[in-house]
Amino acid sequence: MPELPEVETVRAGLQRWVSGRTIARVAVAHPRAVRRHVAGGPDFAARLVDRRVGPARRRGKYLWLPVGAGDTDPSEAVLAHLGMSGQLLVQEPDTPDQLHLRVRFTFTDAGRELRFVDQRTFGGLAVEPLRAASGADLEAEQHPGGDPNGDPDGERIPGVIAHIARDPLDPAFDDAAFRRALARRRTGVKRALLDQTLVSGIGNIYADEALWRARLHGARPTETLNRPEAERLLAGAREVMTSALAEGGTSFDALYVNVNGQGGYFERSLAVYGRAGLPCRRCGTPIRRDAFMNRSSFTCPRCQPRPRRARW
DNA sequence: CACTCAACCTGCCGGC
DNA sequence: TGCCGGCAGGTTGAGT
Repeated sequence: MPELPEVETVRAGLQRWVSGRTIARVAVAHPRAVRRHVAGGPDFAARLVDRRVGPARRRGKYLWLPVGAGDTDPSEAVLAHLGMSGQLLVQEPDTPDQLHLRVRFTFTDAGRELRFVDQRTFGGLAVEPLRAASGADLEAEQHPGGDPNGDPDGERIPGVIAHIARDPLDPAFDDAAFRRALARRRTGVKRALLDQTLVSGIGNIYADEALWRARLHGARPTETLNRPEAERLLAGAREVMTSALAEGGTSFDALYVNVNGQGGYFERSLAVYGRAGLPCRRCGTPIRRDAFMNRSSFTCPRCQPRPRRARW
């Protein structure tokens, strides 16, 4: 469900309400929510007791909370992915349990709990070791102030998400490398935008919105994009995600919420997504919906002409 | 190696 | 009212 703006909104909430606190107890209510934690639910819960939570971090749509013991530097983290319907909520202990409450964290200060609630259980949590920065990350560290999440200790990310690319709002994102990757690919532009190993944080909503802003059709073969077109695409993605972030993300229903249970307001700013039949905000032509990879794609047929050699 | 697509879940909505 | 198909913001891993 959530894409970069929604996940980043949640990350900021975790930073504010959870970082710096010490975990007292963890209760796993549904094993599927921790299926990625290979050692199982009891181990997941046991190894978090008495651990202090560090700064909330994010890579693409993944979130993690480093957890340390005593004064030692955190060597592992609670890694979270919200999937399609996951929520991380900070709530008073006397709040009634949600129907789809999967994991509950209580803290030594006896204050608000952290709850992982997930209707469809595509999301999940795991305790994962933090790995030292990769080559690409080391390159980024040579530029002071280039760390997107403000961690002064440099990049350490969970090894299991090392394949996830940086997102377009990350100062260390390499535009030229992204353009070269597009040129090498033999797929459609929208597929490439959704490929989290090429560029992260973009999902079905913001892919369509970025393409509309760039006046490009998602079925364009990636290698046919010229440099201005590729730059427009990145600019479009950055603009739409920055705007959405400022509005607290997109909420079609009560499924996407921040840690305080509130939805964002970006839905009303969407140009194409979910607007089939409604007029294009630029030219008035009715927006068109097409089936794409068992989901939907929304385009303006006039602003985004379908290529002769379509790839999707 | 590059690429595609079914599968993993629950709930809601519209049509019959 | 109820049943059924279609659809929903994502990722992985098996298969081509």
